[in-house]
Amino acid sequence: MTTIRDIARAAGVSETTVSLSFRAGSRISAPTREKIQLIARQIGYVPDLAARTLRLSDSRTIGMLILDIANPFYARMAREVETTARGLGYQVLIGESRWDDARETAQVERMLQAKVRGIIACFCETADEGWRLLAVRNMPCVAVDNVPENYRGPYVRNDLETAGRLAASHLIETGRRRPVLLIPEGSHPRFSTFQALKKGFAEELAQAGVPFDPARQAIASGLTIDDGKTAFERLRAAGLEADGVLCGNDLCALGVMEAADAAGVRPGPDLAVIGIDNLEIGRLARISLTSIRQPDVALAAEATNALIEGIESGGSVQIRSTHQPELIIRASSRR
Amino acid sequence: MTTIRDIARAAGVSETTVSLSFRAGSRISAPTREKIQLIARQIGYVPDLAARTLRLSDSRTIGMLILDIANPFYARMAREVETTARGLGYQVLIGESRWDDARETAQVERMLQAKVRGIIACFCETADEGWRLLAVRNMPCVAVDNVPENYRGPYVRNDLETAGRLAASHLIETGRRRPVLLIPEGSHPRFSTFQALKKGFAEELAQAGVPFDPARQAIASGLTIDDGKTAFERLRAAGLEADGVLCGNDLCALGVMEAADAAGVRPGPDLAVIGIDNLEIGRLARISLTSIRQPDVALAAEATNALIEGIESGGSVQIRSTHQPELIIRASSRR
DNA sequence: CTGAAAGCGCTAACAA
DNA sequence: TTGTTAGCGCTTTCAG
Repeated sequence: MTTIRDIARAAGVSETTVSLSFRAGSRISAPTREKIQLIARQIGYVPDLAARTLRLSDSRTIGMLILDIANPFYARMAREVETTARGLGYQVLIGESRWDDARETAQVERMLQAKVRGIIACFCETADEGWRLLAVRNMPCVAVDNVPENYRGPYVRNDLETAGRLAASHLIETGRRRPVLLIPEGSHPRFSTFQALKKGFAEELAQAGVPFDPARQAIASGLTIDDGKTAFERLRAAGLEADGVLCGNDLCALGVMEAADAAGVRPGPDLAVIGIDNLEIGRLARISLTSIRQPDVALAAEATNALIEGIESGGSVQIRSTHQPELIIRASSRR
Repeated sequence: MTTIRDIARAAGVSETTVSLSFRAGSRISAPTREKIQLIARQIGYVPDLAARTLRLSDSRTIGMLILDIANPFYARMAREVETTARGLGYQVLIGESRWDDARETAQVERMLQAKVRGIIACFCETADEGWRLLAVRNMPCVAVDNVPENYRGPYVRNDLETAGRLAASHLIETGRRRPVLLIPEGSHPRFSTFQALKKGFAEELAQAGVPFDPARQAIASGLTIDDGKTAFERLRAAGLEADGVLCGNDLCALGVMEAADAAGVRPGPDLAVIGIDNLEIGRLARISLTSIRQPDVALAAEATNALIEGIESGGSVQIRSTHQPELIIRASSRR
C-alpha cells in the first residue's frame, strides 16, 4: 500500500507538502505541486479515507436508511439522495431495513460507527428504537416518506390524508357506494402514512354520506402483487360486495386486478381499483391503473439539501414539509 | 464524542482492557468485562470504525458496483450481496454507475479510498478504466452478470448465448420466419451479454434455415418501456414486417407490446414478443409476457461467497461460473 | 514557501 | 489477568 510518506520520500519533500499539494489553493508552489501530483499518479496513490476521517473527525458522509431496495420507489429516492449529496461533497451510506426492527437498528448502528454526519431515514415505525438511537446522540436526521408516531424531529413526507380524500371523492363521483381499503395493518401496526390514508378516506366518505366502517372495511393486506390477490379473494369469501378499493400501493392494486379478472369481476365497471405510487407499468394500456402519484425524487432532494445545510450550519435541521399527491385517473376506476 | 478512553477512566482500567472487553473470548475477567460493558452502554459508546480500520488496515468491507439501482434486477442482487456478506462479517458499500463511465470510475475510486477488500462488479463495458483500476492495484474482484471484452478475471454470469438460442428455437417452433432482435447497441457498443445473445440467436436461426441478417435485423434499442415503443414504431416505419421479436429486457418487451396493441398488431398471434429477466409483472394475465428467466440472487450469492473466500484465504479469487437461463413461455409468444 | 511534531481512536506486541 | 507503549495515515498548528 502506498501512502503520502512514500510520495514524500520519492519527491524529496515533507509529508506536509504532499498533503497540502492535494488541497487546491494551498500555499505550495506550482512546480512542487506538479511534481508531487505526477509522482502520486505514477505510483498509484489512493488517499486513505479512514485516516483522513479519523484525523478530521469528519467522514463527510450521510446515511440513507430505506425500507426496501428492490422497490423502485425507495431505490429512486436513494439515487436522488446520492446525487444531491455528491453535489454537496458528501458520500452516502445506504442501509436497508426490509421493515425489520432488528435490521433497522443494525443499520443505524453501522451508520453511527461510520461516523455519518446525518441520516435521511425511512423508518419502520414498528419500533421506536431506530430514531431514538439517533435522538439520544443528537444525530441530525430527516424522516422521509413516513413519520413515526412519537417522532418529533424534522421530516419531508407525502400528504396521505389528502391522498385518501382524493381517492374517496373519486370513488363517490364514479358512483361507488361500497368502498374498501386495503392497507398493511397486521405487519405495520402504526404505519403513520397508512393511518393518515385511512383517516382521509374515511372522513371524505362520511362527508358524502357513504357508509364506511373502518373496523370492517379497512382490511389488512401486504404490499405485494400476491398480497393483493389474496386480499381480493378474502374479500369475496367474507361476502363483502365491494365496488371500489383503494390499495396501499400499486403492486397490491395489480394483484387485486389480477384476481378480479380471474373471478369475472371487471376492474373499472364492476370494481374501481386505485393504487398508490403511480408506477410506470400502471400506464400501460393493458393495465391502465388509476393511481395516486407521490413525488419521490423531489422528496429525497429536499430532505438531503435540508439535512446537509443543517449539518454545515452546525445547527439543527428544521424542515417540516408535506408534499401534495395527485390522482391519476385511468381505466381501472372508470365506469 | 465518547471514546474508549472515557470508558477506561470511568472504570478505572486501561484502554487495552476496555478494547479487549468487546472482543469475545479474550483474556479479561468476567466481572471486569461486565462492568465495562455496563459503563459503555450508559455513556452511549459507539466504536469508531475509521480508527479501527486505520489501525487494522482492514475495513472488513466489500464494494458492490451496480448499473442501475432503480432496476429490481440489480437491486435484488445488491440485497443478496449485502445479506451474504453480512453473514460472513463484512459490510457492503454500494455504488451505482448508471452506465456512465465517469460515474463508474468515481465509484471505484471511492471504494479504493474506503479500503474495501474486494469488489463485486457489474461493469459498464463502455470503457475499461473501471476494472483496469482494480487490476493495477490487484484488488480482488468478481464481475457479475456481464463480462467486459478484455477482462480476464473471475466472473459469475448468465449464459446469454443459450438464451438467444432458446428464444430463436421457440420462435421457429411457433412458425415465425421474420425474427428481429432489439438490443442496446448504440449506447453500449461492447456489451458482451448482448453480443452473446445476438450470436446464439443468429446461429440457432441459421441452423433452422431461417433468414436472419444481423446487420439489418439486430436493431439498436434502449432498455426502457419507451425505448421498446419507439423501436416498434421504427420497425414499422422501416417496413420490416417482423413476426417475432426478442428484446434486451422485459421493460423493452413491454414497450413493444404496448405499441403493437396500439397499432392493431396482436402480440402472440401476429407478433411473438420475448423479453429477458422474467419480471414479476410479466406474470400478470393481462401482460403474460414470454421471458427468459436468469438467476440473479443465486448469481450474487455465489459471487460474494467466492470473493470473500478468496480474500480470507489471502489469495486470489478464482471463480468462473456460467448460469443457465430458462425460457418461460406465456401468451405473448403463442399463436 | 516548506518542515517538524503532535495527535485523531483504536489495537497488538511486549512487560509486568 | 492487566497495563505500557507504539503506531496505523493523515492533517494541522507552529516554527523556520
